[in-house]
Amino acid sequence: MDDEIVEPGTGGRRWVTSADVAREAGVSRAAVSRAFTPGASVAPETRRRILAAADAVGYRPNAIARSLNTRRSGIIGVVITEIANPFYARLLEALGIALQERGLMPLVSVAPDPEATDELLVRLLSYQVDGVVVASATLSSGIAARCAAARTPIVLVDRRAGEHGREAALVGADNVGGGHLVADLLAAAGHRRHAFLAGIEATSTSTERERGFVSGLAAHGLTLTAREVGRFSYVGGRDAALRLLGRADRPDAVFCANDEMALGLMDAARATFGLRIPQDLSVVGFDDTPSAALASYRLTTVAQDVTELAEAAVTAVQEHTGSVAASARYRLIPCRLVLRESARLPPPPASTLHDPNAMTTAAVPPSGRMPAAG
Amino acid sequence: MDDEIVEPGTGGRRWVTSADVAREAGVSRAAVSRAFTPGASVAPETRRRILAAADAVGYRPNAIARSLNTRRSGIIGVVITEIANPFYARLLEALGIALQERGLMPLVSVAPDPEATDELLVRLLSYQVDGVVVASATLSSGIAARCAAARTPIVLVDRRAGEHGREAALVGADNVGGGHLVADLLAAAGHRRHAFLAGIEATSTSTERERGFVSGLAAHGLTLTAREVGRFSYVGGRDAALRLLGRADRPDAVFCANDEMALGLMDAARATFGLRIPQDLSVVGFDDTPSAALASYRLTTVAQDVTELAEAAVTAVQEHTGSVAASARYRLIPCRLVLRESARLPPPPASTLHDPNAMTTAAVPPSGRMPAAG
DNA sequence: GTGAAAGCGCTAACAC
DNA sequence: GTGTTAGCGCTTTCAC
Repeated sequence: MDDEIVEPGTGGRRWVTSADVAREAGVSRAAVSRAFTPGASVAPETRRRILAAADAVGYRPNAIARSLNTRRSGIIGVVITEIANPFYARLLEALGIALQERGLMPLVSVAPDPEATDELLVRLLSYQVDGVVVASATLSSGIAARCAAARTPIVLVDRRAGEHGREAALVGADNVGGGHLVADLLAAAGHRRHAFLAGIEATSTSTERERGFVSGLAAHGLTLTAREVGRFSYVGGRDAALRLLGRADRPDAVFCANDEMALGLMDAARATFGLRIPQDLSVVGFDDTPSAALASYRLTTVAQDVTELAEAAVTAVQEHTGSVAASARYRLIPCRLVLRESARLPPPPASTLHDPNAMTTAAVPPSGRMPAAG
Repeated sequence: MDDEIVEPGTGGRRWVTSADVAREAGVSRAAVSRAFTPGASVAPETRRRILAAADAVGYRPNAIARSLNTRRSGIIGVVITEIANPFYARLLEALGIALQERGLMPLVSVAPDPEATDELLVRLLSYQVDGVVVASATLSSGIAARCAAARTPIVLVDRRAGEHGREAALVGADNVGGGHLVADLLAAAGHRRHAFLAGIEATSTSTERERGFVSGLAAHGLTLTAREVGRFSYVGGRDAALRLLGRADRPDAVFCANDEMALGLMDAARATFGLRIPQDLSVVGFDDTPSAALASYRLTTVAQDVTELAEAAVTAVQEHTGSVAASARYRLIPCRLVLRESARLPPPPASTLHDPNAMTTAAVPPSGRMPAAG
């Protein structure tokens, strides 16, 4: 095993190449290539010798060069906004892990604003990504067509495709089912005046959660007493609380389209209206953000299984690699209820539904519906 | 402008190549290349014609092929753990934006555990990344040497280099200075019995914050009354509170190495000991996590400027690209105090230091020290 | 300012 | 099984 092969003295950034290994092991460069290709036909002995030589000279195959002629880069583009939002942070982490398990790497694009998505997507495509996962942004027509032309599969997570984005696969949490769950819980607990706090009107997450909630209430012969918009933010929730809880027919239960608004609403309910939660008011959120578990809030909420969401997304990209994928395929991940103390519980008819220490969860089957276009 | 050039009918994933554009524009492939290279010499008129042709056939340069002979991929590897931790989430977001602004893309590696870093780094290197930013993991000797051999600059964010990692550049928040700030605040507020709640002992973040705090107290003639370890977690903080606040000489001020522990401690202080904050106990955290701002906590804390941290990291990678970078360089980003209501304020000698609505901040100059090795 | 030719490091046919 | 020969799509001397 020689040692001083790596650097030729001068500062020229010279890489150890397969030719070096070939020379060292006394084989051809093709043999070296095969030794590093899982399913290739090499004599076990040769392979061993090659790997040893590679190790000696410090060789690692150049993934860039490799992908130039395999036409598979092993890179998956990930477009994401607001990583600071805990939900997207967890999603990104799960995506990263799911990809790595499959030998892929995420090339991530942080979208400063939703409109920038197209531009970012184009840049990703120039890196010959094997597929793209888009979280938190809608897809324009042009880019979808472009991906289709490049035979690059694209998966939207927790979004509906835009008008023209029929080419994309869709993976999302069952927001409708989640809203339904909440309706069942609140109705069973005997609440009469239900309110919904929407996030941003245009988003599918907010509208779907509302749809599930309203239809769930209807199933119990109930309707919505009030409705406000909180733009998915803490302050939005706090402000909405002022309007919502100041009404003559004050709601006794509020379902918020996400946790952040729910926290704002809880704070305002206590500070401004002196309400006790859940005695005077039940509050339910969506997402199961870390803050929701804090002792001062103990927010009952709907959790999305981020890991499963990520797995499904990655599986979808892989499945569509190479295949035609003419029609939009979609996959719904069920949500589950996380029971804490911010919402009253139904009277226990049979047994104890409620574990005060950890959290009790109930699964919900996917509602099975998911429109392909908004 | 012809139209149907893109797909040759069969499903063969054929890319639009520079040759197509060359043909379309009646020039050579070299000319096309130059038209897409910022500083190249092309006649303005030719370039215009080429760009138009490219647009017509839907051409974008293949970044992979390009980097094969420029030896610059435009990709920066980012190794990061626990994205779910809000601090790292914000850091990653800031890094992504900073990189994009400079025309670079982050290839991210999510480290399941700190030990996995080396393996991930090797994979990143095989993608010919132009540099690596490592957040939240220590660096082994082997990999540092490998990076050095490959002339790949590596920057550690908020970490100290391991024993052998002298090749890495270091960028970090001024944890020592941050601890110092807290000591000044608490001392000025008249507290007498100070406690420190450490995170994980082995981490530089925890030890540096402690060091700054202790030396800051010393400057006021004070010493630490008590000290506990909370492993950076909410439960850890809660448990530590039981030990810390049950003492005969109960501390009247606690500085926690991060916010999460501070929240746990606050909850336990109120629920278990019936303490009022800040009347009976002042609590200060570190990080300025979103939860810290919630009405129930209003945690006074030390904020790191994540954006600046990211900018510095990216700048460092770029600077070291191609240069020798034999000695470890480091850069400290100052922290600032975010005053809320969880800690008593010093009696206002001159004017109002405290804005109850938003938050008042005070800058601190970097302490100027940062050991290269732990 | 532009084109021709020679690679970047690797893998994929095809012979042997 | 293994070596030889062509490229992948691009940039880059080097002539002109």
